[in-house]
Amino acid sequence: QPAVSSEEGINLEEIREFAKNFKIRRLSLGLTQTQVGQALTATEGPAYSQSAICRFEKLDITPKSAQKLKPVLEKWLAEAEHWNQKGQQNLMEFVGGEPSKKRKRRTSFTPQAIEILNSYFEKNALPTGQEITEIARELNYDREVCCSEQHRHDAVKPAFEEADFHSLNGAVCG
Amino acid sequence: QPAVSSEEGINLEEIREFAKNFKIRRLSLGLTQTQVGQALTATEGPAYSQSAICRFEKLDITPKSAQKLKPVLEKWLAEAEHWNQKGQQNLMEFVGGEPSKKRKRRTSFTPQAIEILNSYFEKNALPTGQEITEIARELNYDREVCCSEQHRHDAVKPAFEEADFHSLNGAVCG
DNA sequence: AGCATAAATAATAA
DNA sequence: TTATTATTTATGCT
Repeated sequence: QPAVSSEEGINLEEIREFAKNFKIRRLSLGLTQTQVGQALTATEGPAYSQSAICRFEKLDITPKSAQKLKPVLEKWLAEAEHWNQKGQQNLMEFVGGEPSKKRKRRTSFTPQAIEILNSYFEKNALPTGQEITEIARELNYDREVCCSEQHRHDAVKPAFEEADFHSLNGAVCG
Repeated sequence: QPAVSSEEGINLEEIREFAKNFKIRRLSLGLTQTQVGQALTATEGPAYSQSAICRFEKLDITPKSAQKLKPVLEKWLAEAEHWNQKGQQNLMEFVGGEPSKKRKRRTSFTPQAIEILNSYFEKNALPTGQEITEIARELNYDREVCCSEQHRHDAVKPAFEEADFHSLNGAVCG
Protein backbone atom coordinates (compact mmCIF):
# COMPACT_ATOMS: atom_id res chain seq x y z
CA GLN A 1 0.00 0.00 0.00
CA PRO A 2 1.33 3.40 -0.96
CA ALA A 3 1.05 5.17 2.36
CA VAL A 4 0.18 8.80 1.87
CA SER A 5 3.50 10.54 2.20
CA SER A 6 4.48 14.13 2.52
CA GLU A 7 5.11 15.18 -1.04
CA GLU A 8 4.39 18.25 -3.07
CA GLY A 9 3.03 20.39 -0.30
CA ILE A 10 -0.07 18.27 0.18
CA ASN A 11 -1.56 18.37 3.63
CA LEU A 12 -1.64 14.70 4.35
CA GLU A 13 -2.95 14.91 7.85
CA GLU A 14 -5.93 16.85 6.61
CA ILE A 15 -6.65 14.27 3.95
CA ARG A 16 -6.35 11.47 6.43
CA GLU A 17 -8.75 13.22 8.72
CA PHE A 18 -11.23 13.79 5.94
CA ALA A 19 -11.08 10.23 4.69
CA LYS A 20 -11.96 8.91 8.10
CA ASN A 21 -14.66 11.48 8.50
CA PHE A 22 -16.04 10.79 5.09
CA LYS A 23 -16.61 7.16 5.86
CA ILE A 24 -18.45 7.88 9.07
CA ARG A 25 -20.63 10.50 7.43
CA ARG A 26 -21.34 8.17 4.54
CA LEU A 27 -22.44 5.47 6.92
CA SER A 28 -24.51 7.95 8.88
CA LEU A 29 -26.39 8.66 5.71
CA GLY A 30 -26.80 4.93 5.26
CA LEU A 31 -25.04 4.96 1.93
CA THR A 32 -22.83 2.28 0.46
CA GLN A 33 -19.62 2.85 -1.42
CA THR A 34 -21.42 1.69 -4.51
CA GLN A 35 -24.15 4.26 -4.13
CA VAL A 36 -21.66 7.05 -3.68
CA GLY A 37 -19.71 5.94 -6.69
CA GLN A 38 -22.77 5.73 -8.89
CA ALA A 39 -24.09 9.06 -7.73
CA LEU A 40 -20.77 10.76 -8.39
CA THR A 41 -20.58 9.20 -11.79
CA ALA A 42 -23.97 10.66 -12.57
CA THR A 43 -23.41 14.18 -11.23
CA GLU A 44 -19.66 14.74 -11.39
CA GLY A 45 -17.03 13.93 -13.92
CA PRO A 46 -16.27 10.75 -15.69
CA ALA A 47 -16.62 7.68 -13.52
CA TYR A 48 -16.22 6.77 -9.88
CA SER A 49 -16.32 3.09 -9.10
CA GLN A 50 -17.09 1.46 -5.80
CA SER A 51 -13.44 0.52 -5.69
CA ALA A 52 -12.40 4.11 -6.07
CA ILE A 53 -14.44 5.12 -3.04
CA CYS A 54 -13.12 2.18 -1.11
CA ARG A 55 -9.56 3.11 -1.93
CA PHE A 56 -10.07 6.70 -0.99
CA GLU A 57 -11.51 5.77 2.37
CA LYS A 58 -8.56 3.53 3.05
CA LEU A 59 -6.19 6.03 1.42
CA ASP A 60 -4.85 3.25 -0.68
CA ILE A 61 -3.99 5.71 -3.41
CA THR A 62 -1.31 8.23 -4.23
CA PRO A 63 -1.39 11.56 -2.43
CA LYS A 64 -1.97 13.22 -5.73
CA SER A 65 -5.08 11.21 -6.47
CA ALA A 66 -6.35 11.74 -2.96
CA GLN A 67 -5.81 15.46 -3.22
CA LYS A 68 -7.69 15.54 -6.46
CA LEU A 69 -10.59 13.47 -5.22
CA LYS A 70 -11.06 15.15 -1.86
CA PRO A 71 -12.85 18.32 -2.95
CA VAL A 72 -15.19 16.36 -5.18
CA LEU A 73 -16.20 14.07 -2.36
CA GLU A 74 -16.40 16.92 0.10
CA LYS A 75 -18.76 18.89 -2.03
CA TRP A 76 -20.90 15.94 -2.91
CA LEU A 77 -21.20 14.72 0.64
CA ALA A 78 -22.22 18.12 1.93
CA GLU A 79 -24.90 18.27 -0.68
CA ALA A 80 -26.08 14.78 0.17
CA GLU A 81 -26.33 15.74 3.82
CA HIS A 82 -28.26 18.80 2.86
CA TRP A 83 -30.86 16.73 1.03
CA ASN A 84 -30.98 14.25 3.84
CA GLN A 85 -31.98 17.05 6.18
CA LYS A 86 -35.06 17.54 4.10
CA GLY A 87 -35.99 13.91 4.50
CA GLN A 88 -34.48 10.62 3.49
CA GLN A 89 -36.69 10.50 0.45
CA ASN A 90 -34.86 13.51 -0.92
CA LEU A 91 -31.49 11.96 -0.25
CA MET A 92 -32.35 8.81 -2.11
CA GLU A 93 -33.57 10.83 -5.00
CA PHE A 94 -30.36 12.83 -5.02
CA VAL A 95 -28.29 9.70 -4.80
CA GLY A 96 -29.91 8.21 -7.80
CA GLY A 97 -33.44 7.13 -8.31
CA GLU A 98 -34.56 3.85 -6.81
CA PRO A 99 -36.15 4.99 -3.61
CA SER A 100 -36.44 1.89 -1.48
CA LYS A 101 -34.82 -1.14 -2.95
CA LYS A 102 -35.72 -3.95 -0.61
CA ARG A 103 -33.44 -6.81 0.17
CA LYS A 104 -34.32 -9.88 -1.77
CA ARG A 105 -36.18 -12.46 0.25
CA ARG A 106 -33.87 -15.30 1.09
CA THR A 107 -34.81 -18.47 -0.66
CA SER A 108 -35.03 -21.79 0.99
CA PHE A 109 -35.29 -25.09 -0.76
CA THR A 110 -37.54 -27.94 0.13
CA PRO A 111 -35.69 -31.14 0.98
CA GLN A 112 -37.10 -32.57 -2.22
CA ALA A 113 -35.65 -29.76 -4.29
CA ILE A 114 -32.27 -30.12 -2.65
CA GLU A 115 -32.25 -33.80 -3.36
CA ILE A 116 -33.14 -33.26 -6.97
CA LEU A 117 -30.50 -30.60 -7.38
CA ASN A 118 -27.92 -32.79 -5.75
CA SER A 119 -28.56 -35.68 -8.01
CA TYR A 120 -28.71 -33.40 -11.01
CA PHE A 121 -25.37 -31.77 -10.40
CA GLU A 122 -23.85 -35.06 -9.56
CA LYS A 123 -24.66 -36.22 -13.04
CA ASN A 124 -23.85 -32.92 -14.66
CA ALA A 125 -21.49 -30.50 -13.00
CA LEU A 126 -21.38 -28.23 -16.00
CA PRO A 127 -24.91 -27.38 -17.03
CA THR A 128 -25.28 -24.88 -19.79
CA GLY A 129 -27.39 -21.78 -19.38
CA GLN A 130 -30.26 -23.50 -21.06
CA GLU A 131 -30.06 -26.53 -18.85
CA ILE A 132 -30.12 -24.28 -15.83
CA THR A 133 -33.19 -22.53 -17.11
CA GLU A 134 -34.77 -25.90 -17.64
CA ILE A 135 -34.22 -27.22 -14.16
CA ALA A 136 -35.22 -23.95 -12.55
CA ARG A 137 -38.51 -24.07 -14.38
CA GLU A 138 -39.01 -27.68 -13.45
CA LEU A 139 -38.47 -27.05 -9.77
CA ASN A 140 -40.35 -23.78 -9.88
CA TYR A 141 -37.65 -21.65 -8.35
CA ASP A 142 -36.18 -18.37 -9.45
CA ARG A 143 -33.55 -19.17 -12.01
CA GLU A 144 -30.85 -16.88 -10.68
CA VAL A 145 -31.23 -18.22 -7.19
CA CYS A 146 -32.04 -21.80 -7.76
CA CYS A 147 -29.27 -22.59 -10.10
CA SER A 148 -26.70 -19.91 -9.49
CA GLU A 149 -23.24 -21.21 -8.95
CA GLN A 150 -23.65 -20.22 -5.35
CA HIS A 151 -26.46 -22.66 -4.98
CA ARG A 152 -24.88 -25.35 -7.02
CA HIS A 153 -22.13 -25.14 -4.51
CA ASP A 154 -24.63 -25.58 -1.71
CA ALA A 155 -26.32 -28.43 -3.41
CA VAL A 156 -23.01 -30.12 -3.82
CA LYS A 157 -21.82 -29.46 -0.32
CA PRO A 158 -23.28 -32.49 1.46
CA ALA A 159 -20.87 -34.62 -0.46
CA PHE A 160 -17.99 -33.31 1.60
CA GLU A 161 -16.99 -35.00 4.78
CA GLU A 162 -17.21 -32.33 7.40
CA ALA A 163 -14.45 -33.57 9.63
CA ASP A 164 -11.95 -33.97 6.88
CA PHE A 165 -12.99 -30.70 5.36
CA HIS A 166 -11.94 -28.75 8.41
CA SER A 167 -9.10 -30.74 9.77
CA LEU A 168 -6.58 -29.79 7.17
CA ASN A 169 -6.69 -26.03 7.20
CA GLY A 170 -3.33 -24.59 6.54
CA ALA A 171 -1.78 -27.96 6.19
CA VAL A 172 -1.14 -27.45 2.54
CA CYS A 173 0.67 -24.14 2.30
CA GLY A 174 0.16 -21.28 -0.14
CA GLN B 1 -41.73 -7.57 11.39
CA PRO B 2 -43.08 -6.58 14.77
CA ALA B 3 -42.88 -2.81 14.52
CA VAL B 4 -42.11 -1.29 17.87
CA SER B 5 -45.49 -0.24 19.15
CA SER B 6 -46.57 1.90 22.02
CA GLU B 7 -47.18 -0.62 24.78
CA GLU B 8 -46.49 -0.75 28.46
CA GLY B 9 -45.21 2.77 28.87
CA ILE B 10 -42.07 2.14 26.89
CA ASN B 11 -40.61 5.18 25.23
CA LEU B 12 -40.44 3.90 21.72
CA GLU B 13 -39.17 7.04 20.12
CA GLU B 14 -36.25 7.03 22.48
CA ILE B 15 -35.43 3.44 21.67
CA ARG B 16 -35.66 4.10 17.98
CA GLU B 17 -33.35 7.02 18.35
CA PHE B 18 -30.87 4.99 20.32
CA ALA B 19 -30.90 2.09 17.92
CA LYS B 20 -30.00 4.35 15.05
CA ASN B 21 -27.40 6.09 17.10
CA PHE B 22 -25.95 2.84 18.30
CA LYS B 23 -25.31 1.66 14.79
CA ILE B 24 -23.52 4.82 13.80
CA ARG B 25 -21.40 4.82 16.92
CA ARG B 26 -20.58 1.16 16.43
CA LEU B 27 -19.44 1.83 12.91
CA SER B 28 -17.46 4.83 14.02
CA LEU B 29 -15.56 2.54 16.30
CA GLY B 30 -15.08 0.23 13.35
CA LEU B 31 -16.78 -2.67 15.07
CA THR B 32 -18.90 -5.36 13.50
CA GLN B 33 -22.10 -6.76 14.93
CA THR B 34 -20.24 -9.97 15.53
CA GLN B 35 -17.57 -8.25 17.58
CA VAL B 36 -20.14 -6.48 19.70
CA GLY B 37 -22.02 -9.70 20.26
CA GLN B 38 -18.93 -11.59 21.28
CA ALA B 39 -17.70 -8.86 23.55
CA LEU B 40 -21.05 -8.62 25.29
CA THR B 41 -21.17 -12.36 25.69
CA ALA B 42 -17.81 -12.18 27.39
CA THR B 43 -18.46 -9.25 29.72
CA GLU B 44 -22.20 -9.18 30.23
CA GLY B 45 -24.79 -11.82 30.86
CA PRO B 46 -25.47 -15.00 29.01
CA ALA B 47 -25.10 -14.70 25.26
CA TYR B 48 -25.53 -12.07 22.59
CA SER B 49 -25.37 -13.33 19.06
CA GLN B 50 -24.60 -11.30 15.97
CA SER B 51 -28.24 -11.84 15.06
CA ALA B 52 -29.33 -10.27 18.30
CA ILE B 53 -27.32 -7.12 17.63
CA CYS B 54 -28.58 -7.00 14.08
CA ARG B 55 -32.17 -7.34 15.20
CA PHE B 56 -31.77 -4.65 17.80
CA GLU B 57 -30.34 -2.21 15.31
CA LYS B 58 -33.22 -2.85 12.97
CA LEU B 59 -35.64 -3.02 15.89
CA ASP B 60 -36.86 -6.28 14.56
CA ILE B 61 -37.76 -7.36 18.07
CA THR B 62 -40.52 -6.80 20.59
CA PRO B 63 -40.54 -3.53 22.50
CA LYS B 64 -39.99 -5.46 25.66
CA SER B 65 -36.81 -7.08 24.39
CA ALA B 66 -35.56 -3.79 23.05
CA GLN B 67 -36.21 -2.09 26.36
CA LYS B 68 -34.30 -4.79 28.15
CA LEU B 69 -31.33 -4.72 25.80
CA LYS B 70 -30.96 -0.98 25.49
CA PRO B 71 -29.23 -0.21 28.80
CA VAL B 72 -26.82 -3.08 28.31
CA LEU B 73 -25.77 -1.83 24.93
CA GLU B 74 -25.68 1.75 26.09
CA LYS B 75 -23.34 0.99 28.94
CA TRP B 76 -21.10 -1.23 26.87
CA LEU B 77 -20.82 1.20 24.01
CA ALA B 78 -19.91 4.08 26.27
CA GLU B 79 -17.18 1.98 27.78
CA ALA B 80 -15.94 0.94 24.38
CA GLU B 81 -15.75 4.56 23.32
CA HIS B 82 -13.87 5.36 26.46
CA TRP B 83 -11.22 2.79 25.67
CA ASN B 84 -11.07 3.92 22.09
CA GLN B 85 -10.16 7.38 23.32
CA LYS B 86 -7.06 5.92 24.84
CA GLY B 87 -6.05 4.42 21.53
CA GLN B 88 -7.48 1.83 19.22
CA GLN B 89 -5.23 -0.80 20.70
CA ASN B 90 -7.11 -0.47 23.96
CA LEU B 91 -10.45 -0.76 22.23
CA MET B 92 -9.50 -3.96 20.49
CA GLU B 93 -8.29 -5.37 23.74
CA PHE B 94 -11.55 -4.43 25.42
CA VAL B 95 -13.54 -5.92 22.61
CA GLY B 96 -11.87 -9.22 22.90
CA GLY B 97 -8.33 -10.22 22.27
CA GLU B 98 -7.17 -10.60 18.73
CA PRO B 99 -5.62 -7.23 18.07
CA SER B 100 -5.24 -7.01 14.35
CA LYS B 101 -6.80 -9.81 12.43
CA LYS B 102 -5.93 -9.07 8.86
CA ARG B 103 -8.17 -9.81 5.96
CA LYS B 104 -7.12 -12.87 4.11
CA ARG B 105 -5.35 -12.10 0.91
CA ARG B 106 -7.43 -12.99 -2.06
CA THR B 107 -5.97 -15.85 -3.97
CA SER B 108 -5.35 -15.96 -7.63
CA PHE B 109 -4.57 -18.97 -9.72
CA THR B 110 -2.06 -19.35 -12.45
CA PRO B 111 -3.58 -20.15 -15.82
CA GLN B 112 -2.03 -23.59 -15.52
CA ALA B 113 -3.70 -24.22 -12.21
CA ILE B 114 -7.06 -23.07 -13.55
CA GLU B 115 -6.75 -25.37 -16.48
CA ILE B 116 -5.90 -28.30 -14.28
CA LEU B 117 -8.76 -27.53 -11.91
CA ASN B 118 -11.16 -27.19 -14.79
CA SER B 119 -10.31 -30.49 -16.28
CA TYR B 120 -10.31 -32.12 -12.88
CA PHE B 121 -13.76 -30.93 -11.90
CA GLU B 122 -15.09 -31.73 -15.29
CA LYS B 123 -14.19 -35.31 -14.69
CA ASN B 124 -15.19 -35.29 -11.06
CA ALA B 125 -17.69 -32.74 -9.78
CA LEU B 126 -17.95 -34.24 -6.34
CA PRO B 127 -14.49 -34.81 -4.96
CA THR B 128 -14.32 -36.16 -1.45
CA GLY B 129 -12.44 -34.33 1.25
CA GLN B 130 -9.43 -36.51 0.64
CA GLU B 131 -9.45 -35.91 -3.06
CA ILE B 132 -9.55 -32.19 -2.41
CA THR B 133 -6.60 -32.43 -0.09
CA GLU B 134 -4.80 -34.34 -2.73
CA ILE B 135 -5.29 -31.88 -5.54
CA ALA B 136 -4.54 -28.91 -3.31
CA ARG B 137 -1.23 -30.46 -2.36
CA GLU B 138 -0.48 -31.24 -5.95
CA LEU B 139 -1.07 -27.70 -7.11
CA ASN B 140 0.54 -26.21 -4.03
CA TYR B 141 -2.35 -23.98 -3.04
CA ASP B 142 -4.05 -23.55 0.27
CA ARG B 143 -6.54 -26.35 0.58
CA GLU B 144 -9.45 -24.28 1.84
CA VAL B 145 -9.06 -21.77 -0.94
CA CYS B 146 -7.85 -23.83 -3.79
CA CYS B 147 -10.53 -26.40 -3.69
CA SER B 148 -13.36 -24.74 -1.85
CA GLU B 149 -16.71 -24.97 -3.49
CA GLN B 150 -16.33 -21.29 -4.23
CA HIS B 151 -13.37 -22.00 -6.40
CA ARG B 152 -14.76 -25.08 -7.95
CA HIS B 153 -17.54 -22.82 -9.05
CA ASP B 154 -15.00 -20.54 -10.66
CA ALA B 155 -13.27 -23.36 -12.35
CA VAL B 156 -16.58 -24.49 -13.69
CA LYS B 157 -17.89 -21.12 -14.70
CA PRO B 158 -16.55 -20.83 -18.24
CA ALA B 159 -19.09 -23.43 -19.25
CA PHE B 160 -21.92 -20.94 -18.88
CA GLU B 161 -23.02 -18.95 -21.82
CA GLU B 162 -22.99 -15.39 -20.64
CA ALA B 163 -25.79 -14.13 -22.80
CA ASP B 164 -28.21 -16.82 -21.88
CA PHE B 165 -27.21 -16.61 -18.28
CA HIS B 166 -28.44 -13.07 -17.99
CA SER B 167 -31.27 -12.96 -20.40
CA LEU B 168 -33.69 -14.96 -18.36
CA ASN B 169 -33.66 -13.18 -15.02
CA GLY B 170 -37.01 -13.37 -13.42
CA ALA B 171 -38.45 -15.33 -16.28
CA VAL B 172 -38.94 -18.37 -14.16
CA CYS B 173 -40.92 -17.25 -11.14
CA GLY B 174 -40.35 -17.94 -7.47
C1' DA C 1 -32.91 -17.23 20.85
C1' DG C 2 -29.59 -18.53 17.72
C1' DC C 3 -27.70 -21.29 14.07
C1' DA C 4 -27.12 -21.78 9.30
C1' DT C 5 -26.65 -19.51 5.38
C1' DA C 6 -28.52 -16.26 1.63
C1' DA C 7 -27.88 -11.63 0.27
C1' DA C 8 -25.30 -7.55 0.27
C1' DT C 9 -21.12 -4.89 0.92
C1' DA C 10 -16.21 -4.03 1.06
C1' DA C 11 -11.61 -5.06 -0.44
C1' DT C 12 -8.31 -6.50 -3.88
C1' DA C 13 -5.73 -8.98 -7.94
C1' DA C 14 -5.22 -7.89 -12.40
C1' DT D 1 -11.83 0.04 -13.42
C1' DT D 2 -13.56 -4.41 -13.58
C1' DA D 3 -14.28 -8.75 -11.98
C1' DT D 4 -14.44 -11.40 -8.29
C1' DT D 5 -12.87 -12.85 -3.43
C1' DA D 6 -13.60 -12.13 1.50
C1' DT D 7 -16.36 -10.35 5.12
C1' DT D 8 -20.48 -8.59 7.15
C1' DT D 9 -25.36 -8.23 7.65
C1' DA D 10 -29.97 -10.04 7.59
C1' DT D 11 -33.39 -13.62 7.86
C1' DG D 12 -35.81 -18.31 7.40
C1' DC D 13 -36.25 -21.69 10.26
C1' DT D 14 -37.30 -24.29 14.57
